[in-house]
Order: sequence, then C-alpha cells, then structure tokens
Amino acid sequence: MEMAKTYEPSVFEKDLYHWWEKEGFFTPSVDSKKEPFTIVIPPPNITGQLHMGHALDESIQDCIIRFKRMQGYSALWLPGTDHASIATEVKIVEQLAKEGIDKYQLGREKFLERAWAWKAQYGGRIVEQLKCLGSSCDWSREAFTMDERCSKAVKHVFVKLYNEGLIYQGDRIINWCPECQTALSDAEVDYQEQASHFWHFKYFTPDGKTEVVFATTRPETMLGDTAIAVNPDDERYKNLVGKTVVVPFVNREIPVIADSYVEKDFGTGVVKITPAHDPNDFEVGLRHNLPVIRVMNDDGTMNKLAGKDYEGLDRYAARKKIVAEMEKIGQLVKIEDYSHNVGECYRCHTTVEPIVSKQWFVKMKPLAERAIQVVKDGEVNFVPKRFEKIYFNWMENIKDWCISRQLWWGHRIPVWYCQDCGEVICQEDTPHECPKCNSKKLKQDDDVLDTWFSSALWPFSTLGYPEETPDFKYFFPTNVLVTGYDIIFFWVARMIFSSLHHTGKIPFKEVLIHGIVRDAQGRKMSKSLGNGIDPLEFIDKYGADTLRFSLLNGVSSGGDIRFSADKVEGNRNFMNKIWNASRFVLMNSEGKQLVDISKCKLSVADKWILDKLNCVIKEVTANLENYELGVAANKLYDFVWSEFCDWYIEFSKPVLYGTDEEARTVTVSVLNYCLDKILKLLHPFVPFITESIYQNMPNHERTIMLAQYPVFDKKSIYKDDAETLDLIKEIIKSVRNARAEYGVAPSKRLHLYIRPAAKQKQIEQSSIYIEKLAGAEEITFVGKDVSFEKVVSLVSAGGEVFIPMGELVDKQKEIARLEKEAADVKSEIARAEGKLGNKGFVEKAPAKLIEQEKEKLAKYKEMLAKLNGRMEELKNL
RNA sequence: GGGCAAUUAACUCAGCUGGGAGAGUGUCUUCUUGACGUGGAGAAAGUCAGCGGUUCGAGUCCGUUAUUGCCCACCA
Repeated sequence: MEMAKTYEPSVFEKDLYHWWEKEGFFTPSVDSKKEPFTIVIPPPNITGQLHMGHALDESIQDCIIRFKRMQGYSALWLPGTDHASIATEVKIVEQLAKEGIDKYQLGREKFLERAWAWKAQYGGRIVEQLKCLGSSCDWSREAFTMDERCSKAVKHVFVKLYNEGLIYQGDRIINWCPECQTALSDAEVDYQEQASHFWHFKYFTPDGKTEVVFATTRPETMLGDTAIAVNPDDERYKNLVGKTVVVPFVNREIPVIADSYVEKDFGTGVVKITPAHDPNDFEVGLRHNLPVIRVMNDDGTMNKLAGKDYEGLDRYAARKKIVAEMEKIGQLVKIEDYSHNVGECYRCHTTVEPIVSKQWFVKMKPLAERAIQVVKDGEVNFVPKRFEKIYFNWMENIKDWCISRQLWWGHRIPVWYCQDCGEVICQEDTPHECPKCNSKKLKQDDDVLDTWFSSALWPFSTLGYPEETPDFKYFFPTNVLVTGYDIIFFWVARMIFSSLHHTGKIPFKEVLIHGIVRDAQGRKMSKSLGNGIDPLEFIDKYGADTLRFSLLNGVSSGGDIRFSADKVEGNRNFMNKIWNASRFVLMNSEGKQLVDISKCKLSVADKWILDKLNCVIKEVTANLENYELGVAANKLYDFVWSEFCDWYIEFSKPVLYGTDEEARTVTVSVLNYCLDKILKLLHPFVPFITESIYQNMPNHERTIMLAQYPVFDKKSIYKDDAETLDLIKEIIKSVRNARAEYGVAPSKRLHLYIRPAAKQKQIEQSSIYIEKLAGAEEITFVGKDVSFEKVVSLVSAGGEVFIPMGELVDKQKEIARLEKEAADVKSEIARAEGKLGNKGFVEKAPAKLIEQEKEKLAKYKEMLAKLNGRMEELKNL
C-alpha cells in the first residue's frame, strides 16, 4: 500500500480503533500462564465532557497499559463511569427549572426516571470521547457506579459496616449547602477568602448594669446563642463567669462560661456560643451541656426559633436586620473590616452553613490506622513519594465521614424504619416486614450515599466483589492507579481504607500522581476564563497521537503541565517526521527481499545505529517501568529525529543510491529492523500512527498492539564500531561548521585531506560517508609529516581536516579562528590539569574517573599542539 | 498558623543515585541534493535565585533568605 505524502491522522484513526476493538485486542483473558496487569480508570462523571485533564489522565494510563500488554502481561484497563450523585442532580434540577418544573413537585420516582433518561442520553458521551483518544480499555467489562454489580457491593459494604458498628447515625454539625439542600462531607467544602466584617456587639446582664462585648462574623446566628464564653485564665472577665446575659430580640438569658477554647488575645476575648451553627461551639456546648437551638431552615432562611421578626428571612437579610436592630437598641459597638475564609459548596459554590443535623457517618479512626500503615510499609507507593505526606496528614487528622446526602440520585441508604415499633432494619434486600413486630409498615431512609462512597469501592466492586469471581481473583489487587493530586482525599485515600477493610488487600500497589493541564500562560483551564482547549476539536485538527504526545512528552509525575500551541506544532511535526521517515524506508524496501541482519556483513553506520537503538531500548524500558513517561517520550523523540533520521537515514543514502546490490539489501534490512523497533517503542505513546505504518511493513504481525516490546540486548556487540562512526561524525561536523563559517556554498565540492585521530583504517573504509555528508569530491588520507599552506585546518576529536581553499583563505582571519579554538582547548586543559593536580581528587576519586581525565588531558594537549603547529605554519608564510 | 513544590538560555522545561551545563520553541545565517520546507545544515545565547556549609569536586546533598505557586487548618 502506498503511503500518503503527508501525515493525515483523520484518515485512519477511527478505522483503526474500530478494528482493534472489534478484534478484541483490548480484552484480556484470565490466563494463569500470564501475569496480570490491571488498571482501573478513574471513572469520569456521566455529566462530564472530555477535557484536557481527562486527556492527560487517559493518555498516561493507555501508555502504561499498552506497554505492559506488549511486554506480555494479561493487561486489563477497566473502564467505567460515575453516577456523580450531586453533580448530576444539580444538572437535572437545572434542566427541570428551564421547563418550569420543581424537583419536589415532580416527586422522587419521576425525578429518578428523568435521571436515568439523562444517563442514557449523555452517559455514553464521554465514553465515545475516550475512544477518540485511542484508549485501549476493555469495553466488555465496562462498569457504572450504579449498575447492578456496583450497587450490590455498595449495599453489602454498608450493611457490613453497620453491623460492625462502623456506620452510625447521629446529630452532628455538618456542612450544609442551602442551595443543593444536602449535607456535605468536609472534603466537599472549598474555602475562599472573602472580604467581610467583624461586628462588635454587646450583651447586658439582666439587671442591665454589666455589659460584655464580643465580636462575630455571623450576626444572624446570635439568635441561636446559648452561652457566652471567656478563657478561664482571663482576669478581665473572671467575675463575669457564672453570671448570665440576655440575648436581645429572643430575650433569652444565657450563661457566661469559661472554656479554654477561647483565646484571650483574639478579638475582645469573648465568644458567643451557638452550638447549632458552629462546629467549635458545638464542642463547647457538649462540654458545658448547653442547649442546641437551631435557628435556620434547610433552605437558608431563619425559622420559628429565630423569633417572628426574623422567621422566613433569608440568612443575609436576617444579618442586615440584626445589625440594624442592634444599632437601634445601642448594642452595636463597632464594625471592623475583616477578611476571612468562607466555606462554599464544591458543586454550586453557595456559602455552606454549619448546621446540626441528623446524618449517617462512618467511624474513621479504626479504618485509618491500617490505611496509614500500608503506605508506611511501602505496600502502597505514591509516585512521586512526596504525596505520601499529604496523605498521612489527612489520614492522621481524619474526622468521621458524613455519608448521607439529602438527594435522590444515588445509592439509597439500605435502612428501613418500622413505622409501628421504630425498629431500624439495615440489610441488603428490601425487607417485607419488621423482624421485631412483624409490621408491614416499613419506610426506607430517604437519603442517598455520598457519591464517593461507591467510588471508594471501585477497584474491587468493578471486578466482582463481594463475589469471588475469576476476574476478582486474577486481576485484583490492581497494579497502578493514575490520577490527579486534586482527588487524593476524595478518592485515593478512601479506596485504600475501604479495600483494606473489605477485601483485606490493598487496592493497588502504586499511585501515580499527575498534575493539571494549564494553558500557555500557566493558568488553569476553565470555562469562565474561556482558555480551555477542547480535546476533541484538537484531535480533529491535529490527531489523537499529537495530543497524546504533547501531553506525555515532558510530563513529570506530580507536576502540572503547560499546553501551548508551540509545543503542539512541534509534536505534530514529529508525527510528520515519523511518517516520512517510514515512507522513506518503505519506498526503498519495495521489491527487496529482507535479510536477517544478524547474519550479514554490516557497515559501520549499521552497527552504529543498532548500538544506539539498543541503548535507547534499555533506557526507555527502564523509564516506562518507573512510570517516567515524560523522560521516555523525550528520549524517543530525540533518538528518532536526531539519530535515526538526521544521521542514519543520511548514512544509508549513499548505499541505497549506490550500485552495490548486496550492500543495499543489508541497509534496507537494517532500516526495516530499526523502523520496526521504533514503531514498537513508540506505540504506547502514539498508537494510531504506529499501527498505521506498521500495517505497511513487510513481514508484520497481525497488530503492533500485541507485538513484543523491544528487548535490550545486554551483549552490546556493536560498541566498538559505533565509536568509529562517532569519530566520522566529528569530522563531518567540523567540515560543515567550516563551510558555514567561510560561506562556502553547499554545492561546492571540496577536496579534503584528513588525518584521523584514531582508527584510520576503519575511517578510510568508510570515507564514503564523509564524502556524501560533508560534500567532498575527493578525500585524501594523510600521515603526520604532510603540511599545507593555503588551507583551512580543522581540529576535532575525530582528527584533523585540511581544506585547500585557494584565495578564499584570509591568513589573519584563519589565525584568529585558530586562536579562538585554541583558547577553548586551553580552558579544557586547564580544567583537567587543575583536577589532576588536586591531591584530594587523585587520592579520593574513583580510579576510572582519573583515568578518563588523563585521557582527556592527553587528547586536548594533542589538539592544542596541532593548533599551535598550524598557527606557526601560517605565521611563517 | 502548618506543610509541599518551583526558581537553569528570550520563552517552556529536562537534568535519575554529586564528576566536563541540555532539549524544544523563538532569534540570526544558509540550503528548492530524489522521506519530510510540518524539512536540512550552521550560529549566538546561562554567575543553574542569593548567602553559607558538607565534599577532592555541588545545578545536584544540607542549612538559610527571597520571590512565586499550591495544599491543609479555620480564632469566633
């Protein structure tokens, strides 16, 4: 098949993907003869559209899984999606609002119908988008957090924890989102600095004789105050403790208490205590047995307990009114400007309200212990390691996890209440009657679970847990989890403790953390900034391979990456380079019978490229095994472009365009050999272009996807000849350099006189390379005793080259040039001599290093002697 | 308040366990040789943030300062 002249990815990417999928290449089998390698995808939300963050995450995973597959593992990349309870519900509520429908009017059942319909319509969208990237996921095992299998695991785990006493229900301070009208976990609250005020108020003792001044940032909560607190050691207020003060408007008499929570030096040293609306106050309230008076409704308005002047007012309106009224009655002391952090809902960005509420919690302390231990023991490794600290910090200070949500879309809590006797029934299947009183009047808990509750089970629920399925037994624990640092708490930590507790095993051996994709200026890509790049549009324009390579080339674990147009162009050009180099090889292979290169006489250049190839195989394999994808991509880029294309292909041309048939066959064979390895090395990074070209190769296997990844040959048998060619390269480079410096047209053929520094015989045999690549019409190898007059003389590590240039040579200019070169060499000599003259170095440095340094010194001294000699000759002319 | 990272060429970043400063982009010169002008060849360009220490030797290890970014905590 003829290859097109330019690289046009849109022509083949889609077809190849369909073919791979249809052939079942993505689907591994449970095969006891093979070792498994498993990755579970961080399930994208069904509300999601593919963005650059996904593209990065998926590219990394696909690169790893393709590498492992080619290494012969039974490699499973298990895909799926997340129902994303709150995020999806928010979307559907919005959609309903556009139709003028209220969620509560619609009712739970109808609402869920809408949600499922929504899932059916949009849930598959992101999956299709993943395919555009080339993700080699096993779609036959695709999961969804609310499918039957995952739901079963969720119920099983809930009941298990409940029976173990690790899930409990209680009235606690939780973060409440008045917009979404649900509780949130601590992790779901984002803090933003906001400019606000610090209101100083005063309360009086009932007799009106004594006042106490305090400051607050939330005046409206004073209606729920049940105490005033001071520090026990605060002399200023000692005589106040035990007295009472009156909360205006509600006319409640509340005690002044002493608690060490209060800091003497902050504000006035007096704190109003509102147990129902502040986590710290709640704790103080418990210690002092204070009443808990909740003055707010779920929607953020004030309730009856706030008094009839405030009932029904929005919290901010109430705040305004309180301040005004306090001023009126002379109890407003002053207002300071104050900037502080305010928590907001991570989904709708409404300011959350700490509120006392009855919720379900997971007891974290017992679960956290082992989760910390496995990371400490290195059973689970974070890459890079520094993220372990973040993990420990969180795990060690963890509070109980609020898991109930007042939402409808999600896993409904498997708890039923008997309407007659009040029995609480927690079980996996829906009960038909109360086990205690046989009543049939049972009502299921209205709440659903935190979306992260099901995500926490993902690595094992998707593989069949709690059943001991063949997949679960074979593919679990998984090998590596790839994700961004932004969800370590939400997800990674919870998977670790969940897996340990429920399966008794770690969920994965390694956690590969990456950063986020930023724009060219280093800004986060966001909708509001409008600086996001749509990966799909991008793929249309440049192809998936360019996108993948742009994300992978230069990615370092844990770091953010910048995505700039420049970089992209460069990588697209690289694809084009691969394409055209391949075209060159294939065009020259037409009609040729390839030979086994291990059995024929190879040229110096052949051996050189094979040696370099062998080195790059070793390094890239090691990098990939250590998940250093960015480094590996970079090395391949360099090898393919600089060594294979710029040098080897050029070396091959004199042979290919020559007349020696046998040599041509060998060179074509080496070209094919290298290209085959190059495509395989690159395949995990850029699957489409490599497969597309591979299918045009002579003697190719069915698919490159399942071909063996190149293996390093320890023998390195071509080292010596490779060194010869390095000398030749030096000679060529020095001639090219001189041509540019003297402005000699490339078309001008030169007569070169060469005195190689070493390996003269081998270099003479390979003079054809110098001839072609340095533009020589004739080459004469000379010995030591020859001297020249009107020449430019070049001294390099490869040896000396003399170029007669007739009148072109300006004597003074040439001397000046040689001076400059001599200066460089002299500084090298000075460096080496300094080192070798240093007693400490000679005594303590490794012998090998000293030897190398001596060799360098000798080499430079020789070069300097040549340069000096040449300058003498010129001066005497 | 606590923690983490970054600081290397004009720009974006590599530089693994200490042993002669690298790449890409951009800039400048130059080249229509039969893979590729999305290309080839060549060049200029860096007190490796500052200071101190360890070492025969520090971009690399330690301490410290500065600047920037991020995370956690949330004293009302």
